[in-house]
Amino acid sequence: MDVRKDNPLIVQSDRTVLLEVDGPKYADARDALAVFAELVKSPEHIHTYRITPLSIWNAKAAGHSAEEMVEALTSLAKYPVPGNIVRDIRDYAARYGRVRLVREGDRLLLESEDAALLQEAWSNKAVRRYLVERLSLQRIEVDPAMRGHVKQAMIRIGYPVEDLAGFVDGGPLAIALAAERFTVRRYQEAAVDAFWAGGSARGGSGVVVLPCGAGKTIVGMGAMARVGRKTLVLTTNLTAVRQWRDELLAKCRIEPSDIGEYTGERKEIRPVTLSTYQILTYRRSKTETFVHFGLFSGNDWGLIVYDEVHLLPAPVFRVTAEIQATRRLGLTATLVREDGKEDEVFTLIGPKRYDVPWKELERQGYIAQASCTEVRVPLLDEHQRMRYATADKREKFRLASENPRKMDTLKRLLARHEGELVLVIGQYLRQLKEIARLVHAPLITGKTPNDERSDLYGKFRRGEIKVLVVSKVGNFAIDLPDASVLVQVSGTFGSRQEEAQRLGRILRPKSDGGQAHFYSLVTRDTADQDFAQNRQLFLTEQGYSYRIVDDREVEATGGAGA
DNA sequence: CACGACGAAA
DNA sequence: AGGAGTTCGTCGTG
Repeated sequence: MDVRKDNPLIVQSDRTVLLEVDGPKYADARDALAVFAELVKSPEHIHTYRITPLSIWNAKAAGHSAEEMVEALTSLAKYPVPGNIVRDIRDYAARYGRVRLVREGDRLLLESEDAALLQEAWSNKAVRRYLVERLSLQRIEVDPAMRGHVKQAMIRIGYPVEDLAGFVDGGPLAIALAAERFTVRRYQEAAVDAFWAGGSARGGSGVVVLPCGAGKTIVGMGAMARVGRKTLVLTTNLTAVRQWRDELLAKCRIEPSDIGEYTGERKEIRPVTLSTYQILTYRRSKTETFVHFGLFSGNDWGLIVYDEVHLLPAPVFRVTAEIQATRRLGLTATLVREDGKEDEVFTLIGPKRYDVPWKELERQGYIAQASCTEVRVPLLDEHQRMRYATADKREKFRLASENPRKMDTLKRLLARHEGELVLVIGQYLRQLKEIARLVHAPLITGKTPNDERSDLYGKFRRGEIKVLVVSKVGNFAIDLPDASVLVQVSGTFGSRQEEAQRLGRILRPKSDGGQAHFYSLVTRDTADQDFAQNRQLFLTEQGYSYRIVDDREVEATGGAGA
């Protein structure tokens, strides 16, 4: 057997790929895999990836060929790549584009050169509901109102439809990027190009993936300027609505009166309307319909921007299925959803059109270098261990998360980074209150009134406060100031997004070019440790490696330990 | 009418 | 699996 010992990959016939971490070709292999595989496990020495149909389709849609993927595997594999893997990659990659949705006059057609495949669609009950007439071996007429539904049904039987049916124009919008006021970065420009590429039929729907702080808003505004049509921007919260407004006014030439806000407070509809997912999913009671869905369909939008598309709630998917003739741009830092609805994003918003790895932006100096350290802390004492042993699963997680011994480690970390701006972030209020009391730092939770929050943010920004303790508000508060050190004392289940979001807090380039430090405090040999592993997956995929240290190694002064 | 407090929802 | 946070609309108060 042909064996190339110094290669880092082992490709297995069950579509998993093992990657050896301790070798010179690790980084190359990791970056190559990031294109079309998903990291599922990342212990110290060998990482496990999985090749999925969706990961291949997203790669294909973003412009990577099957041969490129196969070549990456064969050139980096230790042993010969199993034949079925090569076949699977070619087969799956070829599937995307084999069935297309096209428009002919006012009719919508599903077409393919593969008559057998169309036959399969025709005879499948779930797909057939949306089909009108079998026109020929290669063409089936589709109910135009069911454009989204037919795509959802098709991807469920394993065939992603390439949607070339085009878009409605939408009402006019006068907007241009004010290039004299700021510089559009190259990757931002490239992201807009990728969204728009392929002409009026293909260009105009899809997802752009960029790290936190990489300026996704600018990509959105670039797309709005390119399309030049009435735009609905959907965001996760009111602060984001305000931020979009501020950014639009600062970086675009646009009439301020052309920007409207459709929220709980105001119900304006203007050529650019900023709104939240919340208001769209609002209904008075469980049985009632969604009161504000009219915002979607009742206006001639030429573009809908989905900010943080990985958080898009299920009802918004449903209504999005109804407006497939409207151009759609999804913006996100990560395509992973903890609910596994990635294929809905692919189908209803669009495939991934563009992404930049975090490490690439680091190399270009747009984000700071960061060291990630997982500090393993033992349970306090015999009494604690007994309680842990007898607790049920969810109590176990809480006990481990709130391990009082973390306090001690935290104090040493704070001493170590004295003078730097430190955020302490966690999930349990009881734990955070205790921390705030012991280290004499202010605490911000959901209950903290807005003016008090901005007051504390201001003091922190000016350096009058060095340490700020924040609850989950820190996950989404986009106005939370940057810091150079973040200590995570507890986190949600195994949320990869949350970990990424939190690291993003310290990635703004430092004025002295210095490093950022991310610490995650984890109770050894407990549920806490297992969840921590899952949380780290996304960032490991992006090229971050976690140093694992024992809490006794953390010293209060610089040097050894971290 | 502006506001704050409150409960429901996802 | 559950805790915490957010948003919305309503209702009461000044």
